[in-house]
Amino acid sequence: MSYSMLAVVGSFTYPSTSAPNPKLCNATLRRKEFISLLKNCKDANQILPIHAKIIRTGHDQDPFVLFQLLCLSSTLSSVNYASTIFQQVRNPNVFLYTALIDGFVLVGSYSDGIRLYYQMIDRFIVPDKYVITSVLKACEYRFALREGKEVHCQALKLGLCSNRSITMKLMEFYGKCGEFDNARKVFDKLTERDVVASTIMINCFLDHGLVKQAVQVFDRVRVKDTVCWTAMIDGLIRNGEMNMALELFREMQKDNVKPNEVTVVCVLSACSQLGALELGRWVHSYIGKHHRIELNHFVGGALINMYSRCGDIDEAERVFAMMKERNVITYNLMISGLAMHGKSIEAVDIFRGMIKQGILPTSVTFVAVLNACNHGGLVDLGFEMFHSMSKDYGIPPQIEHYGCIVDLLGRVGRLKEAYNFIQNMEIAPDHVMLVALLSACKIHGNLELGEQVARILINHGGVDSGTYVLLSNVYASSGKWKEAAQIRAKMKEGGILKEPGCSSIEVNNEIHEFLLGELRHPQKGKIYKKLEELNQILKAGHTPATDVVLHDIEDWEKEQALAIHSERLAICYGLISTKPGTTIRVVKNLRVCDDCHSMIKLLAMITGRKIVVRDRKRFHHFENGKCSCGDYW
DNA sequence: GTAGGGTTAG
Repeated sequence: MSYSMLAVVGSFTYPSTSAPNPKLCNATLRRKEFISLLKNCKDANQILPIHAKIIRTGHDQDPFVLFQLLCLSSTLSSVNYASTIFQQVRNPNVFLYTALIDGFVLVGSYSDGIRLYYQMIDRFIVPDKYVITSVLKACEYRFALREGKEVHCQALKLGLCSNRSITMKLMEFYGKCGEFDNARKVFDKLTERDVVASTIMINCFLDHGLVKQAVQVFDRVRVKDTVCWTAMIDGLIRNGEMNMALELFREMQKDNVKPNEVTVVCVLSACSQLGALELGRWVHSYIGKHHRIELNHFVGGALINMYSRCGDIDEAERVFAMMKERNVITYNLMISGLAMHGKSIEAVDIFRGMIKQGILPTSVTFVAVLNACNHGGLVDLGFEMFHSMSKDYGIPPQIEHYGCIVDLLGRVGRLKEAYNFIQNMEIAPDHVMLVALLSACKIHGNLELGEQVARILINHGGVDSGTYVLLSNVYASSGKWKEAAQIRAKMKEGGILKEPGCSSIEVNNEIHEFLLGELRHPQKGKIYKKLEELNQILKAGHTPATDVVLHDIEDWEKEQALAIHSERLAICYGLISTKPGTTIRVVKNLRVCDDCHSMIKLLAMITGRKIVVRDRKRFHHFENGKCSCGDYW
């Protein structure tokens, strides 16, 4: 036993809470007993006493015992501890190398894993299939193409390339590095191109947006299992192909393949992005009926997210209350959900409850809490939270947190303070923050500061279409048509296209999409009729806020252009296709304009309907002529 | 005598 080894043990405090294991008192513990002790160990606190005993009984160079010790300490405790143990081993074999490389991969120290592999090669230790797959994993995550190719060559020389695990990892490695030809070559060489290999190949393509190629491989799989279907559905969702993903989910069931926990989490994610509440509810009831899918962190979190983002915040809260175990992500999702819906006090209460439970917040938690303060105009509390994050939790504020404060001050009209806050920040402002301030300037009618911010924004470069539109609108709203036109010209010059407004509504399990000024719906006639009818009723009590459109055209023309904002079409379709009294839920890709906002308030009053609109930033609950955002968004 | 195929929420 070496002194340095004792130093390693000595650097860890003996946990007073864990009772001494009586087995350890037996001085004649043998290797097998050590191994089974290590294998059954579930608590990091138990590693240290076991390790101490291993050293005392002279088993500290036993490769079999060391292997278990390395595996355990890198998964339960820390890879640094495992690494220090490894350094004390006089002749580490391939097993020990594999265990430590795995440990490095687990914590994301991929380069260390690769370096360790090369050290092993330098010591003339012959790699086996296990260490090859481990180092390939490290190469894959590190995008270390050159090293991975070298490992591939070594595997070929050693005759290991017929091994299935290696070929699978090779495909994953080449796929992640974007070398589809190489991935494909490995795939094509397989004698058995089964569902597992195909799933990996499908993932390779979907990781890089190659949907067509993925579908081709998917279609050729004869017997698709749950994982294969799920990988395909998840990949489509990651590539923005929501409807295709949901279609596949239906097909999967027709094919009698049972969704598992992962499948429902993926499908719920699609629902939340689309605002497909009905389907989301169906998935929820499916989970309720099929007890093999439990309401764990993943499923619970996905449900909370889905209900929040589909506009049913009450149901999100019910799911949250039902969950037996919640982690920090569960809390983060619930807090952001409540914030999105303007339920600021409730969000802060959840945050406080989380702290009481002893769950440590992350930087994401603070973004959510600060957002909640924003939507409720809780300035003092917002500042309190902002200061608390670094003071009490050691989390340094990032650009998003600074942005929340700017938003917070902007909302209540403290524009100068917001501007000073930006100037005194330790980091450079990003364009999200400047846009937030510009938007506040527009809402509070401070054109002077608005122009100042606009100049900074333009000089900043990298401005997107939304910002240009906002800039142009700031000018247009004060009648400065020339400046507005200049912005539009700049937009054209830079080849920046205005992102087309798009709203969707779910009716009878189907998502109906409406684009700005374009109606290609089978019920087109009826929708226009409803639109006209409502326009007539509204005319009496509502003068359109025509300053929000880009063009300096005649008023009546402006009215026409406004009349067909996509959310209006979606709402009209909702009105004609659902029973009276049904809540109408619309999802929009951009932010709602002033005019539509005030029009929907009236519409909700006249029709006696609740109208819920999710825009790019938050939720608007329209009821009885009022909106939950308090007219600030 | 040491050890895995693919899918998971902010």
